[in-house]
Amino acid sequence: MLTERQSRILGFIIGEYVEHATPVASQYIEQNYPVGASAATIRNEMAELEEQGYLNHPHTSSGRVPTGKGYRLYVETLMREEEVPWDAQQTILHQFHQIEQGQESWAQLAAAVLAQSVENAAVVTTPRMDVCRIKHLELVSLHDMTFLLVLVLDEGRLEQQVLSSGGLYSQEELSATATQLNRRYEGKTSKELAGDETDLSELELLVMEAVHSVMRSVDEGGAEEAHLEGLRHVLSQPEFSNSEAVLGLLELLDGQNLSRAIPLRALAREGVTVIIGADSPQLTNASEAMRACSVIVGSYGAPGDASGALAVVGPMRMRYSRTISTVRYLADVMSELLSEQYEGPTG
Amino acid sequence: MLTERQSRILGFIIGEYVEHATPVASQYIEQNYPVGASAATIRNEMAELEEQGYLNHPHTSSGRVPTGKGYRLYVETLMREEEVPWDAQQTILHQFHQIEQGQESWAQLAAAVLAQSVENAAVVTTPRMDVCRIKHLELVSLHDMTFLLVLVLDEGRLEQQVLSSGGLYSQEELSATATQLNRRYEGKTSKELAGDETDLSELELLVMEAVHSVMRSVDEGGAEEAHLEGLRHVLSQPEFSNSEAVLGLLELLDGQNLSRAIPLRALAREGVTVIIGADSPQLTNASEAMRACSVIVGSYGAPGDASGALAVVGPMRMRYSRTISTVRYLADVMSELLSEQYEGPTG
DNA sequence: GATTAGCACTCTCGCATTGAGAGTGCTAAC
DNA sequence: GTTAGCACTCTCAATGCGAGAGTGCTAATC
Repeated sequence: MLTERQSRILGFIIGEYVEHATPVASQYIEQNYPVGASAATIRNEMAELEEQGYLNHPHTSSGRVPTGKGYRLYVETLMREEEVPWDAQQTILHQFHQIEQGQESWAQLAAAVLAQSVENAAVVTTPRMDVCRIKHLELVSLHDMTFLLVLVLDEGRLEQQVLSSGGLYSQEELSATATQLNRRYEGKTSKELAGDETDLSELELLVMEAVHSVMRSVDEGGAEEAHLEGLRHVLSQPEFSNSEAVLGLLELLDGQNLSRAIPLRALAREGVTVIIGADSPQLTNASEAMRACSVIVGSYGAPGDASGALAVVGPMRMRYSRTISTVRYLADVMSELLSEQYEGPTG
Repeated sequence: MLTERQSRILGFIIGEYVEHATPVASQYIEQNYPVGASAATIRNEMAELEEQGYLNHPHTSSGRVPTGKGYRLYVETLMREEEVPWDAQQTILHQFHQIEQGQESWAQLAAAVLAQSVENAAVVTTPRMDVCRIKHLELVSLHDMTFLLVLVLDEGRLEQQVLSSGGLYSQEELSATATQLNRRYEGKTSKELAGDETDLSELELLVMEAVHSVMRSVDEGGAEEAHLEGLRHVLSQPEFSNSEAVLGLLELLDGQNLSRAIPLRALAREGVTVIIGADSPQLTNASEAMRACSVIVGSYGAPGDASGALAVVGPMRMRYSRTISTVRYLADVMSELLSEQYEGPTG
């Protein structure tokens, strides 16, 4: 257990280290923080904190650096969560209301806003239902024997697929078919579809097979898109000053690997979760490159209803207070926007 | 002007340097390439090549390194374009036919394939008409006073926008409205729309205003999406071994800046264009970080019809022959796929 | 006159050394 | 329990050195 003074010193050291990224010396603390004790005493306390695993020594004669355990204690008990400053709130709201068309770029935008706001990398997934339902489908003739299937799912998500038919159909025929299928299948889930595909024309069968396969892949999360922004913030931190580390992280987060490296959906739960270092069992495959990083995960939307996840990825040495509150704030903003859009402004 | 032997030596040096990224010595050339002259003679020729600006000296006593001018000569006259190896072709085709649904992820996939194939970064833009036309529109009720406008444009591109209406409309009313609007506006361009918006109901007006604004922004290229993949290949090259260079390039290409840094549409023309170093006037704003890079730009689709651009970004020290032929090959594959999908398999 | 062998010269790179500075750990006094 | 004082450790930057690589030049050769 830590004494009051030890806790305060740990807090000071973390604050100092987060800001300057350089090991913190006893003398420096004495001169810049109101500890009420001499450097020697602070040194003793530091030794004790190190004994208990909250601090570390790069080498014999250098200042102290917080460990993962140190950060965790800080986040869980020492830190007090600060409000998101009013002007930061305004900036976020402003940027958000710039674009409010469909969610094509919504998640992307959210990621960019978040990244800029906390000056770290941010990931935002598109909102998704646990099990999606057909809201509407439409068939649009493209040319000769090909046409486009447009599928609107219940959270307003769009899916499309180009189909080649065996025969030639006019737009009128396609529209009529679409109307019929809509009447029959609206509101159905992928599972409910499975048992209800008798008595269909050749065209209808072709369409419904495609619908089925699209919905399955959406259900499986294959269609979940995670947008990453602001990697540069993380990579310009001093912990990535050697380019090996840069490549490690880049390899991990760039491109397709993202969702494998950070299983956002699995991590997102009510409230905000903080993962410090690669300590969490969920991040085992992340390993190496993530060892010096922390992830702050939040979720938006309503559970059961459409929901998505948002996260900040940054070095372990991170302004947790600010970051956590920003994630929480943004999650609220996004939840609200989502419910406004899809449940009516009055709802 | 260069003699035959000088040209060959330049070619050897470039080949060597491209592969090993280390300055090339006269003795090495003598022992590994059929020049038919001694190291001393090769040294003399190298001095001459340097005089003329094709080679460079990192310092007095080190081998030679090609300059931008050297690479340009190589690409324009010395190099012979190699065929894309059969198995590489197969790999590309295979990967491409894995997914062939709409182009949501198409450009992304193409970028990934290209990046992997040439082991460099790749950018692919979504196909786009010079001036887009309405193919079809659809209205889907979401909740109470909001509904979704789904707009299918002529190259099969989908756009969506959430609208809030003044009043309450049923799905039937919305569908009827959509049918009417389709009849009236199908095939129209943004401009043609402008003069033809009289005599509309409140709902219709709301919809057509949204349609108009979406189409304008698509026309302006604001909606053009450029997908970047494989940055890691470039960044792991030795020219980016110091992390400053990494950050420079990352800042430039990551996120929103991409299309500003490389104005793909402006660069793409018939055939394949090679930009070596930041020598091209079009890349002036790219500057610094791109100075050590080359860009190979191609275009796919048909001019006048839907078309897009694809590009490879890599260090100046690049396997030009292979890269150029791969870009050309992929452009052909994509053009074909595009025409198959949207002009009918028989066309 | 072009080519080549030979050699001095230059510059890099890796390695060990050195000295200053920072910060701790320990001991003894308060 | 706290603190002053001091020796000790380790880093970091600068310096010097030797080996090695590769050139540039000169003089001999074909």
